[in-house]
Amino acid sequence: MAAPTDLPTDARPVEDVQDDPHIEAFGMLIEAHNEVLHVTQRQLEATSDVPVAWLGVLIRLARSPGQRLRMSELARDMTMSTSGLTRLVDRIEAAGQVRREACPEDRRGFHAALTDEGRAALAGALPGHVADLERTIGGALDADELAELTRLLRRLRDHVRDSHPV
Amino acid sequence: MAAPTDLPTDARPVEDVQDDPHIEAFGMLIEAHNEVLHVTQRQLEATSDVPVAWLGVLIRLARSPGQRLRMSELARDMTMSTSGLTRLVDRIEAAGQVRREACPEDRRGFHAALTDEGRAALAGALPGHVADLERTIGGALDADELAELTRLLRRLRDHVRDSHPV
DNA sequence: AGGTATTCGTTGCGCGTGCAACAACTTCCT
DNA sequence: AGGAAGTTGTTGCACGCGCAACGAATACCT
Repeated sequence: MAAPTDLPTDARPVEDVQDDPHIEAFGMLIEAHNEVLHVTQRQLEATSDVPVAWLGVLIRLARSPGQRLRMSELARDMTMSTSGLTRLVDRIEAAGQVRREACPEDRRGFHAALTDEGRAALAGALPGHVADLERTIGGALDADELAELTRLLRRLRDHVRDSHPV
Repeated sequence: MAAPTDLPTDARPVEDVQDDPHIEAFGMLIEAHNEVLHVTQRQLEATSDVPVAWLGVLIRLARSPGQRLRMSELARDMTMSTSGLTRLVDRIEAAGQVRREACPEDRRGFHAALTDEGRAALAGALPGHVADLERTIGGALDADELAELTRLLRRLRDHVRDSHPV
């Protein structure tokens, strides 16, 4: 009686695979991601009017040399399609927090550049966001576990990235 | 010269927070999730016609007693809204892989129940999916790391869940 | 040089999702 | 019993994203 059901035994073979460690890890990755993202989203829109996705863009720009990034590079960093990023930057630009600037050495390309308004928005939203994450993530994991989690996720991400080049 | 930029120093304070370990972990969670999900999606639709989300539903139903689950419970397990789940089940039901059944002891409720066709679809898609995940995830992490990742993610998920009850 | 292939960013389109509002039903309270 | 409050699942609506196709510019190749 491996499984307590009252169903025909030819429905059983699937069950052998269901608790495969990879399936389990995959599920946890999705569930943890959704859970964390949803509450973070909510918390953030309670204390600020900057959506999480915008914050992702602003943070990446802020930490880049010249506080600007090529559109395509930003898309890769954000793990999203270039078309998705185009609209995202459209919205942030409409809010004045980012500016598109022609790329000097490649006339096809554009830089997304942080504006003063963007820096202000970031400075206004970031502390609250960090505090939220400290409660949400830091409340579940101690410093060592957090570091280990980050290491494993980065490893996973990198492996997928270079075994499936764009 | 903590940061190699040529910008006014009043843009600096943000940088102090940007490499906060929680921000970093949050970023990795999102990036690893997107990366893994996207390639898995692609691989799956190459060898099967079952979308990943469907597989999530089928797997959860298959491992549940009676191979059926209340809609609301399924929504919670899937980390999605009940309205999102309604449409998702609509689609899977239209494909004949799931059947809605009235709930005997609560006339508001419904069970989503796996059909034979659903079991067949699952049996057809699961082996390939597991093989994909073995290459994608197993290629990046050994068995111990995988177990540790799963443990940390589950912990994170659970903490978020019960510190933010529905 | 000149043509082909590739890359960059944008657009039309469709799809899947969450939110708010709703009707049907249950639970609780007095 | 009977009414208020909560729960369950569905719908209208809008939003954000990916895919495919496109024009523009660059890289390659002979």
